Amino acid sequence: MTLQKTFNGSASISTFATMNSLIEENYLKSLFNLSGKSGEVNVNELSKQLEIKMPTVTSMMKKLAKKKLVHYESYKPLRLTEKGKKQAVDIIRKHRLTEMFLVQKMGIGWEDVHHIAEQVEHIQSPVFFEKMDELLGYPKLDPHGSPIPDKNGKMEWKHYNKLSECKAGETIKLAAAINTSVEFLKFLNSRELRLGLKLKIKSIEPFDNTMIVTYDKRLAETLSHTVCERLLVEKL
Amino acid sequence: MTLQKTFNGSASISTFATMNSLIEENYLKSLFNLSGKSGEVNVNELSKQLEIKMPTVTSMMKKLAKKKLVHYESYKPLRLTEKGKKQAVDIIRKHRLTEMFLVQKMGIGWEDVHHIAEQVEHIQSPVFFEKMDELLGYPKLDPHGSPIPDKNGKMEWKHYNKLSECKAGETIKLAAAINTSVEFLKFLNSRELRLGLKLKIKSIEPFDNTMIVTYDKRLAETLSHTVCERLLVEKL
DNA sequence: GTATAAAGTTAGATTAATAAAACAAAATTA
DNA sequence: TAATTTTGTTTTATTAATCTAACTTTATAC
Repeated sequence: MTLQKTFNGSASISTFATMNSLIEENYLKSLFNLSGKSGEVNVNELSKQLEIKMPTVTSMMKKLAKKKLVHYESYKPLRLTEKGKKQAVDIIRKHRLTEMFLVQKMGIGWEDVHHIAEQVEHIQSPVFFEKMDELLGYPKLDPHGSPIPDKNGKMEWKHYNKLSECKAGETIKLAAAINTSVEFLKFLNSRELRLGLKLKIKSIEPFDNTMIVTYDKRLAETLSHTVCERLLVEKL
Repeated sequence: MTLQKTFNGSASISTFATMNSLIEENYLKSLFNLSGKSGEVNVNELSKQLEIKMPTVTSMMKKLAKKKLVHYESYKPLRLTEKGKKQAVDIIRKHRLTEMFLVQKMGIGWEDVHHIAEQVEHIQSPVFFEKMDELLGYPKLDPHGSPIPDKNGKMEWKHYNKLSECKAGETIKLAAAINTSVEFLKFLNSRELRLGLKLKIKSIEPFDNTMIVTYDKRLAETLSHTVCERLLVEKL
């Protein structure tokens, strides 16, 4: 138990030994998001992701290494420790739960929730997020189809295919959107493309890989390769 | 329009010229809360409220003065400018709306919401708070009986009496709790004392001003002077 | 109306997060 | 494999928010 200040300056007792700064949390989150199968992340990648210069990243990695949150050795790739991974996953859990809550319980558009969740994810209050989880009925996926880790940090990534890798004639179901920028999500809205939607691939332009698809009452919608690269689907 | 970083480091366009730091926001909020009728606040008071030493406060006041958020003159009391007051009221609006949302829509106890609202109040997203307001049906009061400013910053303070100033024999309705610490609210919970509750003052101990009151099925509940000082009531 | 106390300011130091410049190691390419 | 580019680190500097110590102004008390 440590004594710490709340934001309004009144003293309060906290059971959290680790009051991570918002800044540290963002480093952890990016590290997690950049770790592929190997779990390795380069300083350069992280620097670009966070838009923070490499020397700053290096020094922060040393700091996080002291806290046993990352494995750091000069000139070697970065890796989160188990402790670091746990904290990162918790932030991602809070982010995705929030997105789901904003869409499902507050009626905010899926294109607007990321920006809000980026802020809410740093709130320190287990009760708050447990209540969200409960009210949502313990959802497994967020509004963009990404898995929500459970309280123990477990999350199931189903194996999806990129729409761009499907063939003409196939019928598929939209499962998730990758790299969910406001513009992309607004584009999907404008074509009434939503998760769970079934669509059929009528043809593929060999020249530029543009797809012609049908769904609902839309008989020939054109989707660029860029769009198809960003959509994950389930084959039916 | 200014270009700024979001918390995850991705660039985004913001329409807010003024991205106040959380720290500045806390100074503004405390300044507002400490301004009585005169609107004047001493550096010393502010320093104590925020648990920040006076020299730090002085230098922050100079900074806020440059931003036209406070009127500052050496050795004179501090006053918020209209601009500063507006920003402070907006933070208070966000705080109280959040408390109401947490209680009404998320089922979190009124003793737990302050701590969460202290964090949520700093979130930058008009949409988020407008949705809260709408879902709550544009409430005028928060769960502790404090008025919620509307979008234009207007708030109505009804005139309430302190319970401690009432006389034996009077029947009153609990209207608001002042200085809402977790301990105090838990105490109220333990006695089933809640806002809106009608109670009758049976007698007052002249020695220590303790009150004996009745309400619901409780026929003789004792309330210390300290408690009665912290409860605002409406006379019936 | 001095003397003392309280409140407020100034000056100097510290810490965290950042960047620029210079340097070192590793990877790529010719 | 030597030259070049890319990546990563070290050193030095800056900014924001904080503090302590020393000093000044205003308020209070005798």
